Amino acid sequence: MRNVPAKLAAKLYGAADLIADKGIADAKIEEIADASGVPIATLYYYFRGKEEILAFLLGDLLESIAGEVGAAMSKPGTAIDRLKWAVEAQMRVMLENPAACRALVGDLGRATRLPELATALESAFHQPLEQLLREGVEDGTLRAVQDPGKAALSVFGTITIAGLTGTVAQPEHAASYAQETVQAVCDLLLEGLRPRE
Amino acid sequence: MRNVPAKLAAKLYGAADLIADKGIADAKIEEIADASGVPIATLYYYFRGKEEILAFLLGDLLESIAGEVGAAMSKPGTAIDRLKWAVEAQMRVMLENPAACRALVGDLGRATRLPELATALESAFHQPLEQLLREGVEDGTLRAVQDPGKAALSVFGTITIAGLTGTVAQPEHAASYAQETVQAVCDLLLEGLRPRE
Amino acid sequence: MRNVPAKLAAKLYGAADLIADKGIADAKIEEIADASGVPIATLYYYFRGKEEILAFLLGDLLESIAGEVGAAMSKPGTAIDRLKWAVEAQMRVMLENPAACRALVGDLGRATRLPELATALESAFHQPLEQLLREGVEDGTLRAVQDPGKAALSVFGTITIAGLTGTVAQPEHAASYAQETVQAVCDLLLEGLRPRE
Amino acid sequence: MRNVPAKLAAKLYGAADLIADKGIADAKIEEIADASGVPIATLYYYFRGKEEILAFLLGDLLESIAGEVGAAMSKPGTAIDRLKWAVEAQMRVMLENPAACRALVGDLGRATRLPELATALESAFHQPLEQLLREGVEDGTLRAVQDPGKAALSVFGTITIAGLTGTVAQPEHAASYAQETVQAVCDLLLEGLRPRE
DNA sequence: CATGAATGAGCTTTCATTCAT
DNA sequence: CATGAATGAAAGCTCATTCAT
Repeated sequence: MRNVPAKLAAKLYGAADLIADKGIADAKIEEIADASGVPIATLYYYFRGKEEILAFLLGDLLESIAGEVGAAMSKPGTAIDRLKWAVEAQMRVMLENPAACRALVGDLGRATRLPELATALESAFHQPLEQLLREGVEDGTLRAVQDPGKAALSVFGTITIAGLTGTVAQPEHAASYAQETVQAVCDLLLEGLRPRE
Repeated sequence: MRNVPAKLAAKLYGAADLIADKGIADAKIEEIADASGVPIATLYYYFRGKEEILAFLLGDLLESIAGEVGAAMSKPGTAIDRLKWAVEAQMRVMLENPAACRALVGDLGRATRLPELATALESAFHQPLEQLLREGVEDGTLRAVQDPGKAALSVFGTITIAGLTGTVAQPEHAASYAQETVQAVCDLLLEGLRPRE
Repeated sequence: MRNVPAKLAAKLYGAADLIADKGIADAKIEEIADASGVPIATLYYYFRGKEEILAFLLGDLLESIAGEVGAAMSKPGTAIDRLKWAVEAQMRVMLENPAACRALVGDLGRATRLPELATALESAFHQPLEQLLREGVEDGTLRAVQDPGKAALSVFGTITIAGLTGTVAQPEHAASYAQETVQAVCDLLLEGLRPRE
Repeated sequence: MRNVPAKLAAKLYGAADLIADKGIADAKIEEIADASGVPIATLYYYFRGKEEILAFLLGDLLESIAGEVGAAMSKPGTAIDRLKWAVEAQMRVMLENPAACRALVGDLGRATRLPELATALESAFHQPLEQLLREGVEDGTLRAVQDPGKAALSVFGTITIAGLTGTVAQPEHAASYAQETVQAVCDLLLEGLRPRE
C-alpha cells in the first residue's frame, strides 16, 4: 500500500457506505470507483486490491476509535467516571463513522480471517477496558468482578450492538440517540438490573 | 424458494460452517454443494441463488433461537430467574449453531437483509426481553430502568457479542465457556459495576 | 416421436407463437410447457427433444400448406387461374397460421441444418409451381420464361415475404390484407412493371 | 454498447458465418471469440451480450445494403434502368455478405428485434423502391400499379428470397448465380407472366 | 400413461487485475 | 503520477433431459 494522499483518502470515505451495505466481497471494485470518484486503475496504483482498501478504511476507523477511547480513559478522574467517558467516546466515534462502523461489525464474525482486526480490537478496546476495571477496584469506585476479561468483553458488546443499532436505525437523530443510549447503557452496566435496597 | 424437504434442509446445515467462515459472498456455490452433498443444480432447483440459501439458514436459526428463548422465558418463576434462563438459552443456541450464528452477525449491519432481519430479531428477542423487564418490576425481582427498550437492546448486545466471541474463539471448549460466560454476563447485568455498599 | 394425440397437438399450437417469436433455440422447454399447458415430462414422453417439437409443428404447417396449394393447383381451369388460386391458397394458409409460419421463415436461412425442411419446401411449393408454369405455356395462358425454376422461386419469395409481413404487421385485418395483397401480387407477377402499350 | 473500434469490427466479421449458420442463440460465445480472434472478455467489454453483437453486425449490413441500393437508385437514368440497378445492387450485397444476410432473414419473423429491424428495412428498401416506382410512372418507363407500397414489398420479397436461396445453396458460384437470378427476377418483375401479344 | 423431482454438463457473464501510455 | 483499455480466470446459473413413481 503506497502512502495514501489525504485527498484520495477523503474520496475513499465516499465508498464506505457502499462497502458497509454490501460487504467488501460484494462491493465491486467498479462500484467503489464510482462511489468514490477514484478511477479503478488509480485504486490499484495505491492499493494491492480490494481487501487492502477495506483494511485502510477499517484501520483508520480503529485508530480513531482507539485514540478517542484511550484519551477518554486517560483523563484524570475516578475509574467510574473514566468508564462513562470511554463509553461516550466509543458511542460518539461509532455514530460519527456509521458506514465504516457497520463494515467493521460486518467482519466481526470473520475475525478469524482478519487476525490483525482481532488484534487491533483487542488492544483498542479490551485491554484498556480490562485495565480500567482493575483500576476501579483499586480506587474503590468499581466492584471487583470475578472475570474482568469477560466483563470487559460484555461492556464492549453492549456498546457495540447499541451503537450499531443506532447507526443503522436513526442516522438523523444521532446526537440525541447517542446521549440517551449512553445514559441507558451506563445505567445498566453500573447499577445492574437487581434492585438495590 | 420451493418448499424445502427436511432431508435437504438437514444436508444444508453441513454447509453452514463454510458460509459462516467465508461469508456468503465468498462461499462458492460449488463449495456449498460439496460441503452439503447437494448437487449445484439441485440447490438452484430449490433456491433462487446463493443469497436465498443463506436466508433459509438464517431464518431457521432465528426461529430456533426465538423458540428456545421464548420457552425459557415462559417457564414459571420469578422474572430474575427467567432472565437468567433466557440468557442461558440464547447462549446455548448460539454455541450450538456457531456457524449460522456467525453468519447472522455478519449480516447485522448489512442493509440488504436488514428489514426482515430487524423484524425477526425484534420479535424473537427484544420484545420478549422488554416484556420480561417489565414483569420483573411488577414482581419486585428487577429494578425499574428508565428505558426498558434500550436496556433490552443492551442485554441482547451483551449476550450476542459474548456468544459470538465464544463461537469464534473456542469451538472446542464451548460447554465450559458457555457456563462461565453466562455467569459473568448475568453477574454484570444483574449486579452492575458499581459497588453495593 | 410417438403418435401424437389430437388433444396434445391442439395444446401444442399454444406454444407456436412463443417459438415463432424467440426461435426454437431461445424458447426454453419450460416456456413451451407453460405456453402449451403440457408438462415438461409429458413433452419428453412424446418427443425426443425440442427440435422434434418444432419439426412436428412445421411439418404440420407444411403439410397443410402443401395440401391446400396442391388442391388449388389441381382444380380444373387454365394455368393462369390456377396460379391465382395457388397464390390465394398460400396466402390464406400463412395468415391462418401466422405463428407457425413465422417460425418456418425464421428457419429458412438455416435450411442447411434442416434438410427435411428444404426438401419439404421443394415438393410443397417449387415443384408444383414450376409444373404449373410449364402447363401455362402449353395452354397459352402464361408466357414462356427462360428459367422456370428461378421464376417459381421468385413467385414463392414474393408471396412468402408478403405473407410474412402480413402475419407480423396486421393480425387483426388479416382477411382484407390477404385479399389486397393477393391482388397486388398477382397483378405484379402477371402483368409485370413495364407498361403494355 | 461502447464505441466499437474499426479494428475490432473487422475481426467480428470473421464470426458472421458462424452466427449465420447456427443462429445467434446456438452460436456459443466461445465460438464467436475463436472465430473472430477477439477474447471473450473483450467482447463483453464492448457489447452487453451475444445479442448486441448480432445487432451490431446486422446494423452494419443494413447500412451497407441501404447505401449501395440507394446509390444504385440515385444514378442518372430512366426508372426502369435504376430499378434494374437496384435489384442488382441488393443481390450483389446479399451475395457478398451471405452470412450476415442469412442471419438477417433469420430474424425477419422474430418479434424481439422487429421494431428496429422493420424501421431499418422500411427506410433502406421500401421507401426508395416505392419512390422509384412512382418516378417510373412519371417518366413513362414503368406501369402505374394500384398499390405501389405492396408492389415495392413484393419486389423486395422476390429479391430477398432469391438472394437468400443463393447464399444458402451455391456459395461457390455466387457470381454467375447472381447474374442469372438478377436477370430472371428482372424479367419476371418487368414483363410479368402473362403473354404479351 | 403421465409427471414431479432431480441433476449433469456446459454456458454466459462477471470482475479483479494488469499495463501501455 | 494517473488512467483507459483490455483480458484471464473463474463463478453463478441455466436448461435439456432422465427416471422413479
